[in-house]
Amino acid sequence: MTEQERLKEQRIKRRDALRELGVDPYGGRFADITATETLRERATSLDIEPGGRSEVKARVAGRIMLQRVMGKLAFLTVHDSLGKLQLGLSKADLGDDQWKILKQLELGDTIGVEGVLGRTKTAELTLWCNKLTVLSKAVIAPPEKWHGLTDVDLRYRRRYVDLFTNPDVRSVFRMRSAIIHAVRDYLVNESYYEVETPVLQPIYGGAAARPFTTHHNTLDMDLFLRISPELYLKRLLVGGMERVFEISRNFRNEGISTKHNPEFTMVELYEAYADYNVMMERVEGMVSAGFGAATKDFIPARAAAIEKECARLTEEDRPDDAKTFAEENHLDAYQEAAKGVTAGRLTTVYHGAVIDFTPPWTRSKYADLLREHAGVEMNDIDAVRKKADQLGIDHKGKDDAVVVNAVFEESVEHHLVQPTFVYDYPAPICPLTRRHPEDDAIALRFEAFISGMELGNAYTELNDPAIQKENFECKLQGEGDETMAVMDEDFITALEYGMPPAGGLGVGIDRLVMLLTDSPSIRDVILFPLQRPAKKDNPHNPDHQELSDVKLGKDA
RNA sequence: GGGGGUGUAGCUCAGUGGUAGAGCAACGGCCUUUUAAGCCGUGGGUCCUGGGUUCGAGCCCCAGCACCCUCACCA
Repeated sequence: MTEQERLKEQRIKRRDALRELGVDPYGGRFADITATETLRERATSLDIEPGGRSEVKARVAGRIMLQRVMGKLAFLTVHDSLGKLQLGLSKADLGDDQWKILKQLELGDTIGVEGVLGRTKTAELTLWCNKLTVLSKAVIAPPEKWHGLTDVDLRYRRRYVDLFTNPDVRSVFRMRSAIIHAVRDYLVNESYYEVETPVLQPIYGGAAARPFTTHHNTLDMDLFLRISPELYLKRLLVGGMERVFEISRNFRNEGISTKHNPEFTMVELYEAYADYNVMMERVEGMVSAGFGAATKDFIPARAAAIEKECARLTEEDRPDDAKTFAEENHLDAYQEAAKGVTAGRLTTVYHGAVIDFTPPWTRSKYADLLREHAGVEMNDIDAVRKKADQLGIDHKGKDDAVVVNAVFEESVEHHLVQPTFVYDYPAPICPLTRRHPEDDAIALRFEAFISGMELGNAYTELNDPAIQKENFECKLQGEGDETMAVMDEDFITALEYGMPPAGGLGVGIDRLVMLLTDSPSIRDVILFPLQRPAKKDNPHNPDHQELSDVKLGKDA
């Protein structure tokens, strides 16, 4: 028996011991509970003396995360959704029967208690309990109490453990929820309808990416998981739904990185009678809403938390550690951002840099940025190709516009740290975008960049069916085998019925959450990022097969 | 796919070619005001996997697997 199995055995014995005491180790409804955060607020007005108890009764439920037992008195620290609270349990208060139950409890168990609020000698807020209910017995021990779960692989594979041991992780996902709600509220307030369009699509389009393929058995039909909802949402514009948005899970069969997950969330919206300038305001509006819902409070709290830890280290006579901690956690940046927030600005920290989201964001022409950072004129293709050579970009046999954009990505994007709208892209790489009225080589498209990362992409939408058809038929060299230019006859038919002029926009929700929560990787803001299954859990893994065969052989 | 890194007890991590280590958790004991509780004692290992070098490998070499970082594709 391994150590792991032995530890589990011990816990199972305690679970069974609870049953022998007539206690259901998996509990049931536990009503009328108060959140520990609420109790903490209430206690501030109670003015309880150290060592004293109030008359205030409360019921609390949570997971035991710390435990200090001294003979006939125990202190347990339980965590609930937002906070934590110390519970005081004595044999005298509980009585012999309940004390026996307490003796079977350990770290990781979830309990409900009833008691009165008080403070210990050291003034720690404590719920002195007279009743104890077991709500869920943990038969696997939680991770080490000080460091929590830090193994990145395990954190993603067992996100549930990550969540209950690391409050900061819970906080990021609460912020994610708040940001999505704020984005939705903003759009609904602007008279947008929220819609849902197909995830399973017979023709994929709306972006340049390789799709996942699947099959419907009854119709005997191959289908693609959507890479974008764009072409369906535009059909709704034809249908007279003038302002629509979808919070869309998209699937792209591409590489995985700190900025890419094969399934990701995008908010995509279309507004009739608008153009890409209106879409810039929509980006500012959505980001401002998300900032207000999450980051506004996060920044000063984080600054204060870093300061507190530095003060603690300094007090422990470890000034060097305090200095290192401050640097690693970008204390200066957080303090500056917190000042900005106090002054009413939308300032945050990302990768150690202070980012200011306060609208209006900088608006820069694609061609101007190319001139500034690459030193070439966009329409001087010889100069652009020469620059590509300098940058080590392989551009042989590739279309001019593709090379221009490769040079742009290589030489410009990483300079765009503060929120910037880059507008007026080379037309050939924008098949779904309306052309500039005065220059056919330019498309009315912008991308929003922050911290060198593309956050969103928007167009004044192309609504001329003839040009759209041409664009579908024209294939650029150098864009890879799969491009967004996959012919969709029905979409052309829709445009032929007449689509109003419109602005359209997609904003990457995961990346927005990364920026608003200072998360370095997209996996930090996706609850269950895609991972290869652990070997022992994966029935398709050849090694697993071998193991099974060996086992069968033994048994036979 | 290329390059770099990591993989040792349930968790967090040390480990110098020669008997496998610490802290936390667990188990036994003491303990009614603890704050990562403390004190005394005990148990716990496929050192990622498979080869190789060596008298001897956690450590050196080769191959593989998983994860992280990075580059490429992509948003």
